Amino acid sequence: MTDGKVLHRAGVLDELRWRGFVHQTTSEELGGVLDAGPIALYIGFDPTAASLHVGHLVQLMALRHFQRYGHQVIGLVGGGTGMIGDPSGKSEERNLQTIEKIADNGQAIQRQVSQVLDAPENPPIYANNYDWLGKLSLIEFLRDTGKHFSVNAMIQKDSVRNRIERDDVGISFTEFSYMLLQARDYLELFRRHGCTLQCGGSDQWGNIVSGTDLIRRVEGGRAFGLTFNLLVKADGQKFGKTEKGSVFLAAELTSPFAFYQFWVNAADDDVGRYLRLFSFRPRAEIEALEATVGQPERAAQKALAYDVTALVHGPAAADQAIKASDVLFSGDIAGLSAASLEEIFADVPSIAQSFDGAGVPLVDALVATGLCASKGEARRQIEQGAIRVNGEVVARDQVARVLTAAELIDGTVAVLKRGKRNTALVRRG
RNA sequence: GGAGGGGUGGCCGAGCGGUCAAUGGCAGCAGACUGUAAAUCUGCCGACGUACGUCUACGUAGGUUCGAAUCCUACCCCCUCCA
Repeated sequence: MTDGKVLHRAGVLDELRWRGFVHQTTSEELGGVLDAGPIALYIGFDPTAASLHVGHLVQLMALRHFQRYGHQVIGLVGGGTGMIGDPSGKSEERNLQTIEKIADNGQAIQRQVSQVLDAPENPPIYANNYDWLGKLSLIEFLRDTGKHFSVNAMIQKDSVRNRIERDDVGISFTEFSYMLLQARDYLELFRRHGCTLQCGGSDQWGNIVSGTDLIRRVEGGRAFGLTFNLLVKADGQKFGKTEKGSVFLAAELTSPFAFYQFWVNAADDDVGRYLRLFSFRPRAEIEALEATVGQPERAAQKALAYDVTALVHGPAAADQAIKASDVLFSGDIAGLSAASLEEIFADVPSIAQSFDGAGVPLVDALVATGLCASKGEARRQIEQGAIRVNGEVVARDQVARVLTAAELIDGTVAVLKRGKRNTALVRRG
């Protein structure tokens, strides 16, 4: 986003369409309404985990596009709804989390949302539905909100029906009620901020429509819904997972380096779609990058990784990740000072190790850094020629090799690698 | 409540007294090839010891036996059919 005032302009929905966001809308007229003038819109994030993950980025990116086009975006943290549990897209009932946990998660998620959405030229509004849901009385809720919903209609919704039709799982009254709370949120934001559009993942359709219905019944208002496509990788696997688990936006859970690597490793078949969804580059530029897919430089993957890392962790962290990746995959460690190694590998796991006497057996160091799960595995990896110390492959018969103080770069640090992609530092300490 | 079937390593799934740390498949890890990709090929894939080995493991607890994942007993859990 450029600085200065953002003027409202037409064409957000078209842009979202070609970028591949749009799944369905509640009305054909939405595009016209968006073009006619700025509106307020919202997306909610329930704090059921300690961090958002890359899947949520689709929602955040969409909000940023609305901002760019001059609309007022509202980021809602679901402090109240998070305590209930959304059955949408879930095949079974979930355990409730403690109130403290949800409050903590809410704070973390709020930070992440603002990291992406805070734009001085068109600042977002933030809200937490605990503020109104938390003090809602049951009687009031049943009279004012519940009365407008038909159970007959509710049990037709996919999220509920999927659970009712299976006799092995079922659904609690608590989760069954979830859609009413989300509808109540939409009504609340409609009243407070004139919010007339709610967006969400395609599994949110039922909840969103419940909200537009409620607004119409209670206030006679016209409100819209827009859902986004669920992201699936070209090979059919879930997006956003690696062997090591979900890719989170929180730097403590997924380091900026690992985050960058996740995007660099995007498959050729996916990278074009990802660029459209996760970068703000204009169409022509994205199409030019897509034309390079298949070439060894992987310019598209690198552009994607840089853009997303810079958005989530800031440009400095993104530059750092590039530097670390270059050093790591070129294997060119020789010649670097300990200080620059420390800086480049700031994100890489490291251990402090005392080097009195003869040094440490390499096998122990591999286990201590987490590079290998056990000494047995460490030995096997050495036997397979998978281990490098300071860029040099450890010979297969050197299972008993000892890491000595003399090998430390500048006398302070050594770089250990397992295979091409796993690195750790051992520092003297 | 009655009848039957089953619980094996991350998952699926063989084994049904010794040759079983347990066939095979998937997943995973590494190597080669490449582009930090895909496909393919090769090796590894319980822990500890460089190896011979030791320990821990086949739902849980006992028992029979020189010896059990395999046989017996009790218990727990799951599934199918009948009420």
